[in-house]
Amino acid sequence: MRPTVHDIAAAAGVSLATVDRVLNQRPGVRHVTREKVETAIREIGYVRDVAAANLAKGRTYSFVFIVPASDNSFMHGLNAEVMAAVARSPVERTDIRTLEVPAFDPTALAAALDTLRSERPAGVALVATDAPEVRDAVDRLVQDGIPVVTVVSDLTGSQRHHYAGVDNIAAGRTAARLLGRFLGGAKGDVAVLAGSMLVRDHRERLEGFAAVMAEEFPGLSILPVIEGRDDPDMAHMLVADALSKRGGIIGVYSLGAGNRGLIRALKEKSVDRALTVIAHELTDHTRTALLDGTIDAILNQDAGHEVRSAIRVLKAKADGLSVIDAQERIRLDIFLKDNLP
Amino acid sequence: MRPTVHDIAAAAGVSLATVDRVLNQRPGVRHVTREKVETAIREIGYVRDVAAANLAKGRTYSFVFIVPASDNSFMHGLNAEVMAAVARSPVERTDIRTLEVPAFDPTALAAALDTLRSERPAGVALVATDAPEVRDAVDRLVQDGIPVVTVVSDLTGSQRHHYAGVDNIAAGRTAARLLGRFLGGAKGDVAVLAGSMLVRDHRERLEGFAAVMAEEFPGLSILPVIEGRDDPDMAHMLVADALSKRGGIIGVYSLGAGNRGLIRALKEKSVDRALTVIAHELTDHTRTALLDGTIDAILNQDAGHEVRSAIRVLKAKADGLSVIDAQERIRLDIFLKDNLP
DNA sequence: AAAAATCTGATTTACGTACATCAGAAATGG
DNA sequence: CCATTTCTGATGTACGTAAATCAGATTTTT
Repeated sequence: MRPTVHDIAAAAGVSLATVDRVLNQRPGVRHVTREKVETAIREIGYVRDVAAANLAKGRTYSFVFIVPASDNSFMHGLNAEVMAAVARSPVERTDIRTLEVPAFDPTALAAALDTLRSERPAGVALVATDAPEVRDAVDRLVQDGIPVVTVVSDLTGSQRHHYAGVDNIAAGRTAARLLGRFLGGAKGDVAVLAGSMLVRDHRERLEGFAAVMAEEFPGLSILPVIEGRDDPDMAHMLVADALSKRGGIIGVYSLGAGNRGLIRALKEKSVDRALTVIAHELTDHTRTALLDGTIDAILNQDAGHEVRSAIRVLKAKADGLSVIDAQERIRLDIFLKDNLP
Repeated sequence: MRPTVHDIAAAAGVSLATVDRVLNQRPGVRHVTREKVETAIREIGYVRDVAAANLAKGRTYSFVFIVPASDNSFMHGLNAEVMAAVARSPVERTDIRTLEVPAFDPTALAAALDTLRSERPAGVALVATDAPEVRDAVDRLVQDGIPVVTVVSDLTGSQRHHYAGVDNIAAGRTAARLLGRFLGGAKGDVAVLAGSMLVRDHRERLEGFAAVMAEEFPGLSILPVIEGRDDPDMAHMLVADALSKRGGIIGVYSLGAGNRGLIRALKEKSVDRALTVIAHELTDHTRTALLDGTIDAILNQDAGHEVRSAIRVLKAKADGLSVIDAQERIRLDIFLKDNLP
């Protein structure tokens, strides 16, 4: 049987009340007594029964999810996953609230974070826009003792407790190798479509992509990045323009969202050229395009996993528990026609 | 606040004891009363607090993991993950025991399963050898009301509650497409190394591989399958033999374990030919080979995820709860040089 | 209609922890 | 050395559910 608080009390030769004071760092215990209890805890290997503790506390974790108000499939999917978590929340003793802020707007995000300080939620998850003011706002929350995790896109140099998202440099590198190898030894231009260089995930993907391209596929040259702000219409216009102006494009890497527009542009041009295309994020649109051959591979991060991981980590931090690192590593999914879920 | 048993009692106009009888399907409740209570439960949306219930029951789930005694890195890794779960088990109210049985031996596996019937564990997880006697033994356990999940390799036509492993047909298809595209339009032979056609996962990978090869890469022809029984030495001998005898081999697909031997054979031949190689299972050996260029891509299933998923599912089944399907889907990882964890 | 069987209600204890209260002990101050 | 402060023990209640007991109410059987 697992040891309980009673066992600690017996082992340390003190009363239950004293054990409780030590365990919950309440005042009123002499230093020597405290040490005696702590030794006993270590020796018999006591681990607090979190379920019983939460039951006794009547605790519910109140978490806040901050998501960007972006009109693309990926963010809709992320929102849906957060909502699914909200639906499950009563069972899991959590009370999750979402907060929408304008996309790519550091000031609005920082303001939202500061508002939360007074609320003192049990944890905050956010899709970060990588800017100093956001970082500072996050650090203030952390200073207040509120667990913070970033989701999808990380925050440079901040004190956030955890990042629930993929390694975007690796994602960019992987995209480059796939594109390079799929193209065999062909020479030509590669177009890159991004959302915005303001978010760290897009910057990192480009960085990784460019590195491998330069190292290993010197026959391919990257054209200046197209920033479509994750907006389908904007992406469509810019990509169509690039394709008609530059005849040497043989490959496309779409590292952000707004792929609906990209796909439309590709289909319009498909009569006159064959392109190898790697895109990010599996949505209804990209899935169809993968199946019909418009896209050759999709790199994906599972938003559901990210949301659930973020919640697990927030819970663990709120309880002062450790997390299983391997379990919380968000993996980069590579989808070809054949292994779609 | 979440409704409790007291709320049901009040809503249905019965006593707590009656609610308890209904909830835990104990006898002693008239049909009409039972329905009244069930209606109340539905109407106020009561969900049993599993944590409190387990606390009250003092329940610990005793699970058994049956793993094959195979001397290859993948099975060692699987074993290590099970051991890690065992180490965590007291915290999670589980009591996990492992049972080793000879690999590829349906009779031994069936016998082990039958032994468990008398023990009545709260759940059983096994790496299945796909044979009728194993299926029947599993079905007997299921008939006894014991939750059973297969891990890594599934069991055809059985009543097992869940399969915690990848879609192996999709894995084979993915391997074929990667190999075909990496080879550009080249023509030649492809060698396939398997463990044994007795396990369903290997059969399915081959099936998927062959299908895509035939459909999409007619220039590549598959040589007769080499069965290395997941044994490094045997694999080394057979592959070395094939490479020296057949001069037309330009690609290799290793769909089982025992890659240590494969890699050795490949390195011995690497002076005279360039091969494109796709292998399964990320281990120290395959990782090194991927990084040094001996292997071009690794398809992997995360043994840790499979073990944790199996435990979550067993727990849920034991509690009569539903599982989050998307969370329990085991994904096929594709690793290139650039996205190794 | 009486006896037996079946159902239902009321009440209590337990699980492991949190938290509060109150009394008594030990340490510290003057 | 007494008064005060600080520590410690004993005890009880609560969280939501499980499970047991016993008494009383219905229904069914004879």
